[in-house]
Parts: sequence; structure tokens; C-alpha cells
Amino acid sequence: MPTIYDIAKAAQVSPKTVSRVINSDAPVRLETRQQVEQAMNELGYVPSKAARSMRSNRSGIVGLITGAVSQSSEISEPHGLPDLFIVQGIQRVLADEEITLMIADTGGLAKRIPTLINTFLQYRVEGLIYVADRHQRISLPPLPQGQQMILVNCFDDQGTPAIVPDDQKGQHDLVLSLIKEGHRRIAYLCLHECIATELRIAGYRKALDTAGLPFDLGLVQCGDFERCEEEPQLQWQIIQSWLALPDPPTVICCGNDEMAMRIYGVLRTQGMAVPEAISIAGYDNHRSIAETLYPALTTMELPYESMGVAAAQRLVQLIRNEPNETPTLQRIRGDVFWRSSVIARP
Amino acid sequence: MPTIYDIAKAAQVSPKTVSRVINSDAPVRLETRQQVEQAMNELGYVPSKAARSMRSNRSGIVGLITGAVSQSSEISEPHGLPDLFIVQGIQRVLADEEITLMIADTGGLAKRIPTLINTFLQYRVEGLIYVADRHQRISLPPLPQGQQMILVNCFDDQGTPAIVPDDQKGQHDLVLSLIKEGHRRIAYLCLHECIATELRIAGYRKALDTAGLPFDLGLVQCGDFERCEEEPQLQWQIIQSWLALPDPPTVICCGNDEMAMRIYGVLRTQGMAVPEAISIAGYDNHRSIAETLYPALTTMELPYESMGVAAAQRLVQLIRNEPNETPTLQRIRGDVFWRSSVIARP
DNA sequence: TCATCTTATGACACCGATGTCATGACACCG
DNA sequence: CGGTGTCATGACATCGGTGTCATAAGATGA
Repeated sequence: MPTIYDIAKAAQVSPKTVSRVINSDAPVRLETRQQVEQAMNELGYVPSKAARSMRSNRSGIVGLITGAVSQSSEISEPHGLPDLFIVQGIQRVLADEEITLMIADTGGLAKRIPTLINTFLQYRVEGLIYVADRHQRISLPPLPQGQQMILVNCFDDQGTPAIVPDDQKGQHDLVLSLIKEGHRRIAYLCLHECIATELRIAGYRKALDTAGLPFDLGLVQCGDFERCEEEPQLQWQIIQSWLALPDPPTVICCGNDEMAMRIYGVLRTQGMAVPEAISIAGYDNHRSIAETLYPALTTMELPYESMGVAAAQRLVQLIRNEPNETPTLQRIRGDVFWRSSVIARP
Repeated sequence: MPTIYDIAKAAQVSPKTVSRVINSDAPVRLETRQQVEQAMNELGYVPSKAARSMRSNRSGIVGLITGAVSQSSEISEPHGLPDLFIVQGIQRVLADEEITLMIADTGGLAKRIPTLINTFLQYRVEGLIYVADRHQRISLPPLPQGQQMILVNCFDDQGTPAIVPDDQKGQHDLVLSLIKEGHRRIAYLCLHECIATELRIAGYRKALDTAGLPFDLGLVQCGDFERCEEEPQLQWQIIQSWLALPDPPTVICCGNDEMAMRIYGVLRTQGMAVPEAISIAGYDNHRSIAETLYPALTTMELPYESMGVAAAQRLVQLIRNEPNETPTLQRIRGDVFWRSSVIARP
């Protein structure tokens, strides 16, 4: 692979002049420039980032650590919406800034994180992004002084800038939409206990409050049985108990779209039509489920792509040392996706 | 960030000795080594890959180009199993080889490919991997002499090493399993015309041949209506026409798991139970669908992770200049995942 | 007309590692 | 005791660019 010295020789100029043509950081005579450009084309010159970054102290690389990429075989725990969309959003922003993204994967093992960070530091990344597979509190090893980092889908106690989904507002908005469509009795079949569940129940409650509807503790149940054999039966028991109430729910909010999908199966096995007999709403807007289900699923978006965009923008700000007044914990809102699994009630 | 010179000064040795401690490529007196190691720990030394790769001409980086990462919002075309698993497989192998993976994304725009390749060349990647989002023939711009590349989920006419799924064998094995379970009339609701469909129909046919069953052209229909409004009705029409036959099918193979999922909905809407009234099989083993559907879906695995592993292993061989006798086009086989959507027939 | 400024270019050192070669201190052997 | 080999270490050049400074040619102004 040719170097600027080869180009310089071919164009009969000094290496520094070639450098000036490449960077256009100083005036070069038109004729000289053309000679150099011709030489570069003929020899197929490609500048070396390694050499460049060594001198200029700017690698143009941002490192991303995620456990998302390999959850499949090693870790049996099924995952919701591929956090991949977060990476997409990040990628899009960074590409515009001419920053290259290096992605490393914990393979589900937290103990690999220090090694991965070290690898990134060897490349002198200008920033680090840690993406968690679900909304959680985390704790990462300390970084060298001055090393920028952003957390996505998680947060820590050290005040590291973090981007998380606004779960409370999300469930709140979804429930409020249901209420606007005439639903008064809204059941919530939530996920196991976790930060998202806590926030969403709070949002569910607040929406009822706002609308002046009573909160009925019985209508909130955990419907997540970790895919054990009896899950469908257990879920059906819960639903049956609701239907047996004097004032049964007209819609069931599910903890996520996967659960909604399973509830479709359970209800149909029992001869109940969605949405005619009962409406169903999900959470996540996991498109390959929500759009493919029949009927298509009404759901609240988990704004992964926007979170990625926000994270990358914030990191770029930090790298450029631009002032920003964003709070440490930045909550990102999603939209309700209204599809045919919910019908209006008079 | 400290350099070997800082370490050398602190440990009162020469920079070269520090280098020797880091690389352990020459004997160093125990006492000296300890001094150096202590200095490295105290100062928090992290070697610079840029400097190292410049001198040694080995970047330790492999570049990966994919259109997979951002198909969501810009491109409306729905996609099957996230090709992400290919990336996982690659990542796993490369991590073991201490190679760092750089991932770039076309965002669905092929015209971005030359720019992305150029960026990778600037980092002097030791190899390139191109991952397509579906099995297809492609054509990429020429690379500099000696630049290694592997194609995954696609192939070209220039004899570039390529890793593809063995679609023919896959459908063949799936159909043969169904036959073993007593099914004699097997319908195939395939995807739109494409390489995978062609190969799979061939595999379907061959399996019938092997079992001595007749091939009935009427039992093969395209069930892919690009998610238009009337898709469910159109699919139901096809199924109805099959059921009206004097010898109706006992199982329907679907072009992929998403289609199977929609067929579940269609059948149930029409009051037909899966698998009691009719069995259903998918393709892809798109786990978040196949395992979550109720009943769980029998399907043929699209061996994306294995393909990734194979691709990375082959690339490492090429980089190391190891001899290999693999054919240019390497077909990877998947397994049948037997779940409850298919029942045995007497 | 000469001092001053601008334009276009080159010489040289440097970024942070490693490869090559040289050197001094011993140990070993005949 | 002198020649040879191994061990431990350092001096120096080098990878491919860029930053700093110098310099020559031509333009400008008093």
C-alpha cells in the first residue's frame, strides 16, 4: 500500500505538500494539487488512520459495549426487542460525524467488560457507550481520567450520563389512549418485578388517577411465568378470574409484545376472539411481532432508536467539549402505535 | 495517557526493555520486570494500538459491512430472522483470536459500500466480511490487491469465498421429518420468488422423491402478499382450495416463521385448531416467534450463527495464509427444531 | 527602491511503539 | 587464560503521517 512518500515522489513534491492536499489545511497551487491528486489516483492511495491518529491524538473511534449481541445460545433467557435498534440509532449519528464505531460484546458475561474496555482504550477511543439489554442499574469499573462515557438503557450511582426509556410516561400514555377509546376497566398483566415494571405500574396508576378512575389492585397481576410448561394455563387462570368479576376488564395490557402474542394464543384456544371479546395491548412495539400478529397489536413503543440517537448526540457533545444542560439521567419517550387489537368502547 | 517512555523513566530502564516486558519476546531479569510492571500499574499504562500496528503492519482489525443493522425505519421491507446472529458468530470467533471487529452499516443503501470499504482500508483491516440480509447474488467494487474478503449469506461471480445457508438441504430435511411422522400430503406456502425459494422448492421436491411420494404442483403456492390489507383473505383462499381437494394436505410448510405466525391467526379466525385440524411448520427458527407462538412452532433452523462462525474461521485462515481446501461456496446446514405445531399422523 | 507581507513549498522533528544491532557481564569449555 | 556462547540491556532507526519553522518568489505599499 503506497504512502505519502510514494505519492510525493511520483508527483515530484514534498510529503508535506501531499499532506496539505489531503487535508486542504494550507493553500496549494492548482497545478501542484492536480499532480498530487493524479498520483494518488494512479497509485490507489489510502491514508493510514494509525499514523494520522498517532500524530493528531484523535482516533475518530467510539467504542460500544453491549451484551445484546450474543444472548442467544449461551444465555437461555429470552429477550424482548433486540436492543439492536439502539445500536442503529448510534451508528446513524456517528456516521454523520465521520466517527467509526467499534462494537464489542460481553457475550452475556459481565466479567469480560474490563477486558473489552481495555481493548478500546488501546485504540484510544474518543468515547465509550455501554448499552444494557434491559432498563437496569449497573456499576462499571472506573475509567481513566477524562475518558468520556454514556450509558444507554441503564444508569449508575456515579453520575455517568445515562439515557433510559421513559417507562412511566409510556405506560401512562398507553393507558390514557385506552381510556380515551372508552375503556374503563383496564387489566395489567405485567412482567416480573424490575425497574421497568415498577415505573410502568406507576404510570398505569397515574393515568387512572388523571382520568378519575379507581385503581383496582386486583387488576394488576404478574403474567410472567418464565415460559414454564404451565404458563398458558396459569395465564388463563388469571384472565378467568378477571372475567368472573362483576365488572370485568374490557382490555388487557401486557408487559410486552411477546406476552401479548402468547395471550393471543391462550385466548383463542379458549374460543375468545381478539379484539371482539376482549382487547389486547402490548409494550415495546416489537415490530416483527406487533405488525405480524393477526390482528395487529396496539402497543407502546420502546424508543430504542431515539435512545441511540440521543446517546450518540450527547457523546459527540462531550467529545467536542460543548456545553450542555441535559440532566444526567435523560428519559426518552415513545409513541403509542394504534393497531387493530383494541376496539373502542361506547 | 502514559507511554513506554514514561514507564521507562519511572522504572529506570530503556523503552525497549519496557517493550520486552509487554511482549515477553526476549528474556528480562525478574527484578527488572517487576519494576516495569509496577510502573505500568502505578501510571495506568495502556499500549497504543496505533503505534504498534504502524510498526508491525498488523492492525488486528477486521471490518464487517452489513445492511442488516438499519433496515427498520428507512426501508419498509420486513425482514426475517435478524442476521444479527451471523454477526454474533463472527464476533465469538474473532474475540478468541484477539481480533477486533469494526462494524459498518450501509443503512440499506448499496452506494455507501465503497465509502465504508475505504474507511476500513484506512484502518488497514486485515480482512473484510460482507453480510447480506438475505441469500442473494451480489457484486461488490474491486478491492486492493491482497485484501482478503469473505461473503456471508450471499455470493458473487468473481470467486470470492462465500458462506451461504443450505436452503435445499434444509427444506429437504424438514419435509423428510414430516414424512417420517406420517404426513403424506404436504402443502408448501412459499415466499416470493428468490434464490432461497428456488432452492427450497427443489429440496421439498427431492424429499418427496426420496420417500416415493408424488409431487403435486397444486400444493405449492406463493403465500407472500407483501403484507397488503387482503393478505389474510388471500391466504385463506389458498388454504380453502387445498382443503377442498379430495386428498387434502395434513400439514402446511410456510416460507418462514413470520408467515407461519400469520397463518396461525388466519386459521384460528376460521375456527381451525393448530395442530389438531392441521399441522404447521415454519422456516428460520426465528426464536422469538417459534418459541413464543402457542403452540410452539416446528421449524427449520436458518443456521446464521454457524454461518458466522464458519465465515470468521475461514477469514482467519486466509489472514494467516493457512492452506484450505474449502470450496469457494460453502453451504451451511441447519437442524430441524421439532415443537408442538406438528402432530404425527398414523 | 527597499521594507514588508502573502503565497507556495520544503526540511525536520515528533507521535509511540518495535526491529536490528551493539555491548557489557558472566558462564563454560578446552 | 583466552575464545565462544548466552543473558540482559540499551542506542538508534523506522513505520506514515502532521506540526513547526524556514525560505524563496512574487505582490504590495510607503
